[in-house]
Amino acid sequence: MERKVRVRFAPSPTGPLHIGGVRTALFNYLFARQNGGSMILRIEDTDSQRFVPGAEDYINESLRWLGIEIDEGVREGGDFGPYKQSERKEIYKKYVDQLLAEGKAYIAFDTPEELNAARESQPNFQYDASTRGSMRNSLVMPAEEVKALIESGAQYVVRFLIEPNVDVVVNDLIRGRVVINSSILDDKVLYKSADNLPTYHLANIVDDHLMEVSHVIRGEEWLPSAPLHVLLYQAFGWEDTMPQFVHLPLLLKPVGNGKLSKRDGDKLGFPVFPLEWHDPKSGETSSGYREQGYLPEAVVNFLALLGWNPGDDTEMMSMQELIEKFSFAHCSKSGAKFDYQKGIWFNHEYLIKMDDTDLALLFMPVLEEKGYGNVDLAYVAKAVGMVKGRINFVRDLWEQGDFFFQAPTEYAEKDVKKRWKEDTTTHMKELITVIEGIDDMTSANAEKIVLDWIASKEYHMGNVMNAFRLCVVGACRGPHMFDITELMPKAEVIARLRRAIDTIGK
RNA sequence: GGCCCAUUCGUCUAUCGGUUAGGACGUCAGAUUUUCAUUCUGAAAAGAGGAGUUCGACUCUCCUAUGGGCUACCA
Repeated sequence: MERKVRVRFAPSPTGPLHIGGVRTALFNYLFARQNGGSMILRIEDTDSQRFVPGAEDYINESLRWLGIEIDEGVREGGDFGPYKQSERKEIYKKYVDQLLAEGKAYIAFDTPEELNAARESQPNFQYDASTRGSMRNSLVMPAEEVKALIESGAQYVVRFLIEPNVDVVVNDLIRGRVVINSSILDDKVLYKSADNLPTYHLANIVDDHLMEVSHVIRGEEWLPSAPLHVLLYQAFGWEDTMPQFVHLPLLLKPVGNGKLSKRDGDKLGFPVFPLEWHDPKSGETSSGYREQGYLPEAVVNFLALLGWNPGDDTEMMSMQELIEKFSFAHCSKSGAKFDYQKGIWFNHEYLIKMDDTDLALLFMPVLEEKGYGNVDLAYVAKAVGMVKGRINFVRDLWEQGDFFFQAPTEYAEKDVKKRWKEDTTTHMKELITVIEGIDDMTSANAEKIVLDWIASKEYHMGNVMNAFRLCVVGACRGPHMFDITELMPKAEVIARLRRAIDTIGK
């Protein structure tokens, strides 16, 4: 009974990968890695109407950015290809024909208009055992007529024949045993006439079987069609190797009702897509986690905890730790409101943990943009190290530490009013002399000398120090004063004092 | 409307019959500080309602309510 673990993430290229889809991919990946199994990426492009160019590349790039590695797929190759459904047409055709030949499926000629009419005239119309007898299909029409219609080029679909009143059991690894009566299922279209391609349901079962998928891990929206899928496995005689089903709870809107959508991100100011996306049709741009300055590790950690927990209070986990701890037993059953505030917090935590030089490297593009792209990396690293505790995103580094790179051009009015007293100009002039006399600008040393000077003159320390800060930073903010002056060239500190005296103390 | 799934602090969640119902985010209050932050400490904050089962129910069963999903020739 021990099967090799093989899971698949099977998005359809109809647009950018939604963050909920990312979560599904992540859980698949964690489970695969934990069990030494394979992670398959299958492109489900059987909806030719909704196909969006660029979406497939987007999916690949998103997963790559997040560190979700694919073992088999369109790009990666593998022994079970092709991994794109539009390239598997003949395969599906063969299996549909098999079902047809065995009388487990039938041909239906009803047009969309006829179906709509039926739905309107009958409130709860469903194409099933109770209605199929009065529709236009191969079950009720003489064989010659069916043949003639097909030969004349009439459009038709293939429908799955579902026996009524059979209890279908779906064993879900998260939800347990779910029993659904087959009577509520309709005779699903297996093969579409519009684009001559199978529907999701058929392609999905055939591919999962042929690709030897052991666990189908997908969103809860698939739970209602799971019994149909079970019935399909039975129709093909594949019950013995039918995959285990796992339906993950959905990601819901942070506020209000319903599942998370693109609009929520726009409204509340957080991305719902991993990467920035430019819609080729509308020309619209949607923000992405990557471009907003999130670290992939933070996004992964945050997402993992939406609908799953390690069973204890641990929150900060690397991909490796997630792989080790993951289990369906600790997946929750109910939908999770998307707590983007916590996502921000995770980013904050990961930024703090990050090595200063690595962080500086991430900050360099911002510096370049501001015109300070040629600043020494070691200097940037030290500056970044001093302010990283107070940021949520890499870009915040600029507003927290801009003074490390450029002298203040103006001084915060409120702080000037509060801290620049009558004799401050005199104090600052004296301070210049004191600093000029310091040979070793190391934080502790400079602090001792300056503080001794303030004490000996019996000046008000708060006023002197804040004025000093005002001169160097431009406002009463920032890290420890003498850490700043240790990093900056002494001449620069003095220049800033002079300029401030000229500007404020005139 | 029909069917399915779910229901612990505002949010994410722990608890798998016996706990002062724990943690985290967010919020608020203190502390530290030469500034702004960070940080630290603390506080407020929950078992949807009703019946059962049981010595005992957040935990098991049923009903109701609420939330979510599905109900296409979309996935």
